[in-house]
Amino acid sequence: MQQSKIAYACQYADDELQLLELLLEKVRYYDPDLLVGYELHNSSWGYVIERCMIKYEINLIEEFSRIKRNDTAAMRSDSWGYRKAAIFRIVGRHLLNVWRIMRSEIDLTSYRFENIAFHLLHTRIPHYSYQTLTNWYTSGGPTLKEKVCRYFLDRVQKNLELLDVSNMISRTTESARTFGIDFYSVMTRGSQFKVESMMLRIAKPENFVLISPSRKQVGEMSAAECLPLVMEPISQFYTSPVLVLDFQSLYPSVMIAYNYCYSTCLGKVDTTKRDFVKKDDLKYGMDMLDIPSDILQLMEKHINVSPTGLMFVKPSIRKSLLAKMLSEILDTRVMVKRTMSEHENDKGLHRLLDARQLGLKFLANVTYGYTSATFSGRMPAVEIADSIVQTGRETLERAIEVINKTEKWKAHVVYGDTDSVFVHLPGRTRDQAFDIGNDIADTITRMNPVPVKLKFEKVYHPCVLVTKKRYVGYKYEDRDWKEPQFEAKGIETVRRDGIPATQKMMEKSLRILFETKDISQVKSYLQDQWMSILSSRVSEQDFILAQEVRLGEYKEGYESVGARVAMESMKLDPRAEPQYGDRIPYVIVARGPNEKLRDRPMTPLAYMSDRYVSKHVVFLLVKYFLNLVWKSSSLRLDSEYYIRKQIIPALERIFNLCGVDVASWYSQMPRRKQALAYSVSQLAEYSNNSRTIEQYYSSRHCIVCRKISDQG
DNA sequence: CAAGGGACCTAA
DNA sequence: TCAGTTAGGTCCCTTG
Repeated sequence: MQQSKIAYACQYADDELQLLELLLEKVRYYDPDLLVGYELHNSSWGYVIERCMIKYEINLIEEFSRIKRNDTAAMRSDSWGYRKAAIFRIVGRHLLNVWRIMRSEIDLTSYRFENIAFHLLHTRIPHYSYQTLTNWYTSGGPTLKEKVCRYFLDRVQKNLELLDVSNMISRTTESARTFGIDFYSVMTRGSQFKVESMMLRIAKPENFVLISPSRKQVGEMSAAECLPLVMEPISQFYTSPVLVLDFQSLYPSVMIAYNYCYSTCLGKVDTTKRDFVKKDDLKYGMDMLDIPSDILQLMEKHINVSPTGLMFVKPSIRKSLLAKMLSEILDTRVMVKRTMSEHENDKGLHRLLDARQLGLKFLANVTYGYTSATFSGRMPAVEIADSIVQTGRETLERAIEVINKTEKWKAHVVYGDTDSVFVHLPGRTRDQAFDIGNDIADTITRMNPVPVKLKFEKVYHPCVLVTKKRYVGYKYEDRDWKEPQFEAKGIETVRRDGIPATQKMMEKSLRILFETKDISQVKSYLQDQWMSILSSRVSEQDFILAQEVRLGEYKEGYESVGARVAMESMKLDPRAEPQYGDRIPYVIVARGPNEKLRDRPMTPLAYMSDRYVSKHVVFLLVKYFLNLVWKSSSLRLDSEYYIRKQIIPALERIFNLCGVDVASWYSQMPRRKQALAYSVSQLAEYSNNSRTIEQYYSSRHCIVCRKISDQG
């Protein structure tokens, strides 16, 4: 669409009431299925609805509805909607809460509209406070008034673009088709609902009925006893290739291969006597399972016994419901993926098929979860879940043993988690590694029943295994790869509870380590960076922390720092209440020596406006003179905190494995130099006005329009 | 100062 | 009324 060329048909309203009537008229005229807003409670539709209710006592929820009802309460308190969707519903139309959709789509440190737009649409858009917009609209000239309109128009348009690029609508409709449920349920209901819907379709033709235990019965079920295998990694810096192999869809494969299902279970076997154990051990899901011995005798040749001692009939007697469903899902997925590769050029079709295969993948993955959902489950069966986990565990353990024991590979398993193995090949080249990797994958796959398959995923060369679930390396997926890809799991570079500075410094120093294997280069890089931080030659944006906040879920006195920041802001403006699950940014400022951390956060905006008082250089000069007097009261980021508590510990966890002490690198930095660096920065800040003004310019210029902005 | 609990976030 | 799971690492704060 050519946005700039769109001619908007304008209609004018004399007053607010008329404007609202126009809005209502539009909704009725176009009769949309979806009403979209970036944030539905405090702004957009929610705001209009609330405003209309309070000022004119018109219930817009009812007016927007496709069906007239008499009993609609205006805004019910609805904690489920508050957490999952919208706190109000409009009959006949779906409300899309864009930020909440995006929150579940992509991992970002902030879900402000501008940030989402930047990451998905790759454009920078400005943000103006309501105060500024109001000023422009009420006391500005026609140009400013137009600017306000265009500002909002642009945002409305961008909301739709966000839905478009994320492919959200078509993915949701495709999932609805795949699962056999309606559009809104795909977005708001959990995975159990989806599994059930799919399962019922297959159960019906076989005349199966799903049992529905009560909450109480579910609560009385036994607890799970089996755990997946998580190896303690051999933590070190590996300069030789490390192979990564994992079992593809391990749990679904196990369910298919061994016919594990509600419909095929024959109860527990006494492993010593191959006979029934006592009755109180026959607990099976919510019920007891007691198959008469004579029937069992008949079946003897057709039974698989799981590692936990549960008996299941073989597929030759009855193919399990779950296996049918899962093999259908996996086969269809393979088919869809093949069709996808045949239609690379048809972008629309390609996207649609991709959406379909993602839906199938999702379903395959959550089916195991359904059997083990003991907290909120509607039909869990711990015994089956345990069988799956234990079989998976033993499959992995067998693989590890074979890999370690096969002489020709001279391989050593150094880590494994649930369904993956990391194999160290000391002294081998990357090329050799690819040969061995393929050989291992084939060998292990042949050892296991169809469709269990060990897939050779990638080679890390080099890499660092830090702890369980935390590792990082240069990845090669194919022997032809000329350049590796930096890949990290679990460490600070992929976490959102630290600061961007840590992420950047860690990635950079790891890259230096991987490329040069020279610790001294890492050292000088880090000392450089620390010096920059101490002398404030860094962007303050890299020091913003952010946390997800769920007000109303905290124990008294245990509010997280983010929650405290949010609560402070709410004291000034009740409408600043964060949405449930929104991420709250803050910075840590230097205060007195014994101030607790949780008493030192500030919102970035408050921090910035304290530092940069006004938008005119003249005022800045005034501020400069004031600073001569009040210098000590000026805020500054707590560099010591950031370096000692955020940056160094993260680096230490990795580089201590290489035998160095990162903390000492920092304390080794000449103190005098440190002090000097600091005082130079103070000097620059307070007594060299050209530098201060330059600073002001660099951070105050609006990135979009190049004009000085009045926002932080 | 160590231990333990709460809160966050991630891997699988 | 609406709800997949467990394992694991880390930080901060309180308590003994």
